[in-house]
Amino acid sequence: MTTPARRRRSSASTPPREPRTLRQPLERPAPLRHAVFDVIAEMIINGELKPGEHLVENELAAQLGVSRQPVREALQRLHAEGWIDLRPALGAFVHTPTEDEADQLLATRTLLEAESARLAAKNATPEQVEHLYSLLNEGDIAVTDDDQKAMVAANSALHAYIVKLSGNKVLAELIELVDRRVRWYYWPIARSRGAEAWLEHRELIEAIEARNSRKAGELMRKHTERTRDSYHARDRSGENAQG
Amino acid sequence: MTTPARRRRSSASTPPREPRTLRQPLERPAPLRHAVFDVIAEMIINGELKPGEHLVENELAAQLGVSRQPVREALQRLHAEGWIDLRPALGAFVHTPTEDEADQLLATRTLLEAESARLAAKNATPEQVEHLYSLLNEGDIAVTDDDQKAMVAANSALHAYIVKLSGNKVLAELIELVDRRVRWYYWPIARSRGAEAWLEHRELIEAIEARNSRKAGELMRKHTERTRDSYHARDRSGENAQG
DNA sequence: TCATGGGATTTAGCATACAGTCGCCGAGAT
DNA sequence: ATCTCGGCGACTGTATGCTAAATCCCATGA
Repeated sequence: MTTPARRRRSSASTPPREPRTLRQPLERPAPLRHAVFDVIAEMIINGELKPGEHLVENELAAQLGVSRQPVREALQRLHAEGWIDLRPALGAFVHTPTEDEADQLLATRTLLEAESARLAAKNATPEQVEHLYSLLNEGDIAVTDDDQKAMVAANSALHAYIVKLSGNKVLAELIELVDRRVRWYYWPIARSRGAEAWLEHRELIEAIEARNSRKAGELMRKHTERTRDSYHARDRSGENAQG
Repeated sequence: MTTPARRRRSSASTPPREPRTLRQPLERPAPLRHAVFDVIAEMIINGELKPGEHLVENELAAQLGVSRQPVREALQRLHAEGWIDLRPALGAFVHTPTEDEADQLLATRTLLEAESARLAAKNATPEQVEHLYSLLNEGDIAVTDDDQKAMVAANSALHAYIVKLSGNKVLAELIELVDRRVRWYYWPIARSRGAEAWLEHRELIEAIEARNSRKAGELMRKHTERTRDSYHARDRSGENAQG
């Protein structure tokens, strides 16, 4: 295998000239597969593509104005992240979440989020706590305005920031994976849970501010656990509400 | 999008005939990309491909006797699972794990494995416990034979089975993801840890047998935590042992 | 009326071809 | 001698063509 791997031309002898203004690693042309991935994932989340539906490569490619190649690569990633099932020789089908799976997903999320909160409480600096409160404010505003979309966004932002504070990137990746799918299942009941959830958030942030990792983890656990409960409650009540 | 999705031909009127012996969804011809994925992952794990090395699609394709297409699809999945980094317009590079990342990976693994043990203790039937002991035996044999390969295999098998007993498939997927990479980093120190690890396993299984979920989780936590310690110990001692 | 078999259609899987981009390297200028 | 610029080679990103398999539909027979 070729290994160019950044062969420095003059070994350790060129400190004088700094690259002009190149702090960012320079934006690379985003491959089509990324855009395709995002579009399809979005279509799945918002219900445009329904569980069990067959994704035909040709149609997607035509619809998006690209060739099949980037579509296929996007499908690979969608499969790896659990959005679709890839049946050999048959193609891609939107994953159909079972009752058990949804529950397991929520249980796993609880575990991961609680850990992230615990770690966040250990590491958070005052400035970071400050930012947490500002995020909390944004959510409060969304709640008083009854702005669904903003509420979901604020929720994501707050959780994402707490995860970031945990300082564990591996954990962060897993949570992103799990949360995105949770949001998919959870979507229909976002409304009912939105308001009360924010009160719980405040308490959680206070625990983080107080560096009380044990309490923070526990609060987060209860917080996500309640989400799980409301999912199940919804489940039983609206079992056959939709055809 | 076409939605065949199993259009029943005679609506709700054919209960008598059961599909004969079709419990398994029928073995489909495994796509090349799977084989390619396995091969490359294996090459990374066993060190044939070194961190930072540039994976050239053409070379891989030629080497494996396939075209670039299945290789690219395999690379997508390798990227999604954290084995390689994909830099736009530059290609695929074997991921270089940092010190922090390894630690975070091990910490996350501890969290996940402990949970799986806790759940396993809640669910395990006597027959399943029986199987755990048989797995433990296989490992004991490998230890007394000082058979490295068998030890690693037995270790994987035991942990995998405990995960399975947890009944949480989402958790199982995440653990598979994390464990595989842990094994990659952990590979060099498998020997030093092998023997003592099995004693810990016995105690763990006894806890599961006793349905003591709290103790099982705690034992697993300590078990994986010790692995983490030995990783760090090795780290400090052999920092510059290899060029 | 139902089961069975064959053929046409659809579609995934794989291979190949083309084009754009990046990085290297040498020639010429300063 | 050092720096700059333009050409060249290599490799990725994307598109297209081909093949084989699976499904569906319809005709045929019990």
